[in-house]
Amino acid sequence: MQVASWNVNSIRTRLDHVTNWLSAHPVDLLCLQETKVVDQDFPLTAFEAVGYRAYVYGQKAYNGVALISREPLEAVSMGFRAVLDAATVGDLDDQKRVISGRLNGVRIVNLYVPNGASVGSDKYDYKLRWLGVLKQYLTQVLAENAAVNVCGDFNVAPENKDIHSDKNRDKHIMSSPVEREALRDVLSVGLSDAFRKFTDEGGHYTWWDYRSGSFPKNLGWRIDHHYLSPALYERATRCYIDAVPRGLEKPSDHVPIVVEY
DNA sequence: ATGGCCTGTTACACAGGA
Repeated sequence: MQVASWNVNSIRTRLDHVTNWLSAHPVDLLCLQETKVVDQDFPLTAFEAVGYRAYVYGQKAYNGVALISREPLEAVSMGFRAVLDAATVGDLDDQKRVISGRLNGVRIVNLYVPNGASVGSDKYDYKLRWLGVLKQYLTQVLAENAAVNVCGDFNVAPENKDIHSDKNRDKHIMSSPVEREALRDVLSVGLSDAFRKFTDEGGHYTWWDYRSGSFPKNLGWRIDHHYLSPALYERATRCYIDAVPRGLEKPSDHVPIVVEY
């Protein structure tokens, strides 16, 4: 089984890129982030035309996640509230960033972690608070499912080798020590990085800034991830980044990352 | 480089991204 994750930065703007990619890479499930569209306007029929159905959880203009599957998913759920009580979730489901479903016995959780703007900002505090609730959510998910694949745009580069040379990394959003520690704390519930099972060296990225011609210079960041529960991590046979779509006309600034198990 | 560029908004500059 193959599962892909891709922050598309507007599904309507990127529709041809995504459907063409699915035709060339017929994965079982594609997890989308930053769809930026309300559910009633999601382009369902374009995915049906290439053999997929869509489960969507969107909002106007910002955020939004979706599961694009060839076969029907079981037990699809939206938001933290599907697992946690209302007092714990608070206002965090106002932004549509969490969707989950089960396929072939694997519980897949698709996330769009808040960006955080800049270190020390209100949005940074929101990101840390969101990651704290995510840990509680995943603790529950792992207690109820043996095979779990948590994927998406985490907006954190875990290690220095996941970033091109950047002398301000300790003060930079996505690489500051506090948010890296917050991510490690989330993963301590029992999740491992599928990409690092197969590839040790740096220089492999999933996001390149639109500005300054960063893609041709490979000045990127590895911020999109597949994290696996122990049983699934043992089973995993491959994890790769497909950087090709970043070189197309009007690309997303992120590219797909695929895991196979 | 509080720079560079992209997307959506009842837009005509702004918020948000990362």
